[in-house]
Amino acid sequence: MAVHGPAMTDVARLAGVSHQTVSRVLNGHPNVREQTRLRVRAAIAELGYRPNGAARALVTGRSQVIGVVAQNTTLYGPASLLAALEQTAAEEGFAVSVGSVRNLDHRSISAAVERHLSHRVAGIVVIAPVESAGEALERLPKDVPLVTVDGDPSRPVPLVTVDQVAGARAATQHLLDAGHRTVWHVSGPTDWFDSVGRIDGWRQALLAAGLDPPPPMPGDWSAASGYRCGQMLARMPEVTAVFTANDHLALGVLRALHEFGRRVPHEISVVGFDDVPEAAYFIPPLTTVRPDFDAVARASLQMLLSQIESGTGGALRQTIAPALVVRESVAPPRR
Amino acid sequence: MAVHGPAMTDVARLAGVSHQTVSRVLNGHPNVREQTRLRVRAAIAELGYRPNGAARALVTGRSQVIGVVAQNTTLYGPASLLAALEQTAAEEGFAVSVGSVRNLDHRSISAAVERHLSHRVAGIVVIAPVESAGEALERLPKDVPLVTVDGDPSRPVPLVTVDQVAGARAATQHLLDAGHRTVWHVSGPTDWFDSVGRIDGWRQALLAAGLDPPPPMPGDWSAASGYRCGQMLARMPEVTAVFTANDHLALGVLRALHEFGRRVPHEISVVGFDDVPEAAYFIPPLTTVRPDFDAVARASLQMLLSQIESGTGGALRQTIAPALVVRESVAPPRR
DNA sequence: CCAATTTTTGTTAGCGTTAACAGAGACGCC
DNA sequence: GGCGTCTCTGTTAACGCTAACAAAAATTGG
Repeated sequence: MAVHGPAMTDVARLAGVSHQTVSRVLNGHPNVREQTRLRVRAAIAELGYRPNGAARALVTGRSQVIGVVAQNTTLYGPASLLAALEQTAAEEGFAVSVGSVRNLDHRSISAAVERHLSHRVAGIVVIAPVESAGEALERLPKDVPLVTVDGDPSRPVPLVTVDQVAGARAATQHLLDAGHRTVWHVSGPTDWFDSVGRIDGWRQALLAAGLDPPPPMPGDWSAASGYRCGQMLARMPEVTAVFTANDHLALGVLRALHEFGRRVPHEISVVGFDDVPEAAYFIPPLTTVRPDFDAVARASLQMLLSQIESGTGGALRQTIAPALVVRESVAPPRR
Repeated sequence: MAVHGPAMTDVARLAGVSHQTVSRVLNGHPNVREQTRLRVRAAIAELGYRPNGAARALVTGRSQVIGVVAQNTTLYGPASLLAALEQTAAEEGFAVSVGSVRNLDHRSISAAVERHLSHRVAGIVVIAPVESAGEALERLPKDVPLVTVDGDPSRPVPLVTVDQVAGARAATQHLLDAGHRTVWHVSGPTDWFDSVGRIDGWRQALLAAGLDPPPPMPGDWSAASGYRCGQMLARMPEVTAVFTANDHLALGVLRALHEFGRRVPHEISVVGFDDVPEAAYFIPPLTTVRPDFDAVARASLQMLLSQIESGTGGALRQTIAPALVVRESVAPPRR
């Protein structure tokens, strides 16, 4: 096996030029006669020649590959982000290499980054939603283009984030506007920046309305933990409105409320976050907040590409505003 | 920027050996004196040396990268598979490069494969659940290790599949065992092998029980299409049991039945397929079929690796049996 | 203890590409 | 018409690694 395909010299011989001219044609160098260019193109097509990325990477020092480090690509958010990233990268002629990681601790992150580095990726996107990830990033070689997504806002690293605070504020305000006296919150794990931001936004909206935020109930993004929180919420007669940190938590809450015979939205209103494709088919259809993953992917890739091209490692940051999606899980409180 | 890291010769100089000895240590060659090995290791550590994958790929003709071609990595199945694949590959020292594809037609698939090929990946895993993908695969260079997942069983290509037929049969039989006189089916898109297999299994179970299968209702995997089918089902008084081709379809059906006031499982029983993490928190908790994505990933990677190592392109195939997960969405029919 | 082996190390030559420079025509200008 | 200036093309030398061979050192057997 391994009948290696034709190389540049083979194309050159067939076209009657030097391999360097072939290289020029391939890289769109301006100073090539039109006629020559066509001959070379024809030879490339005839031989089915495909440039060798490894050789190119060796000589230029970087490949056309972007490394992505993410924790759990099964979760809806990361999966969507990854898909969008891949799509965008493909359009720019880049491949995406995933390095998923079980835990977001120093060691795991560093290992994943190392793996990417040894393949000489052109740049790295780290989906780093927790504290410990930021620390691992600080020790990274400074000369590799890097963008973090949903990372630590307080670190001087190029960063793209969904505006969690604004999203949570909108969700909470929506419940307040419906007439609720206060809003309870089922949060994500508190070491995630996403969670912190969403808690913040929720609290801000409450405070702005002159309300005293009740204690947030911590979940772990899963429907299971949402269910547990929902069981508690269902037993508290004063609860009329709940904002959950994501849609899966909301699903669990919905199910618990249903079991306790508390009707949504008539007795209790619920708002989620993420707008998973199924949210419109929950019982009842879930009002939620939709982050624009495509926009996040586009922004981060653009940021990365500009670093790769310019060579400068700017510490830009960009925030993507999410949108409230109103469905049927919110109603005015009964009086 | 681009302060290139140390190369093998730098390590060699520091350790007082030739670069080739460093190479031997790195590749675990047996004939190196223990003392030398340690000196080299120390030098590697001191310099923070990292081997250059591109150079290695250039000289050996293949990289430590596996290319994965998949359609929609946002769907639960493909996403889980991809994550599992990545995990397994990492354990074997391979990176995974994703090439997702909007449509599974010849052109898109070929383009994705081409991209992988030009990066000289060591092998390719194609998650090819539809007909047209199989055709694109036939024209591939024969010398590149290849494994298809959930692809066309009738093609002579190494293949790993979930046993869709057995899973669907188990689901249908479970409903029959509960006492239902027949079972309706909301299917996936009929150009997916997964769908075909699940339809087959459902039909087999019915036929084996001496029953005449009603016409399957075609969906597209989404909750939205499940909802539409559910609306029809809800209007048909004779329907007491439904098997849906995946859990999201089931969610849509559940919601439609709920809207029409038809209670699950008291009036109608529902079984899904996939066991998404949320299925246990549907209303009611969904009985479903769980494919073992980890096992699929492990099997396909192992198959690929053995091709890479041996150089022979065997046309093996392996089938992973799924498991029925019983929850609360099934009950005997009312009489 | 010397020749024959085996183990360990070094030397050289690519892999396929791009970068840097050099050469060959074509063209315009004084 | 000669000379500088373009435009186009070719030559050579890396990039960092492994494979193949060659040499040196250590080990064995009689």
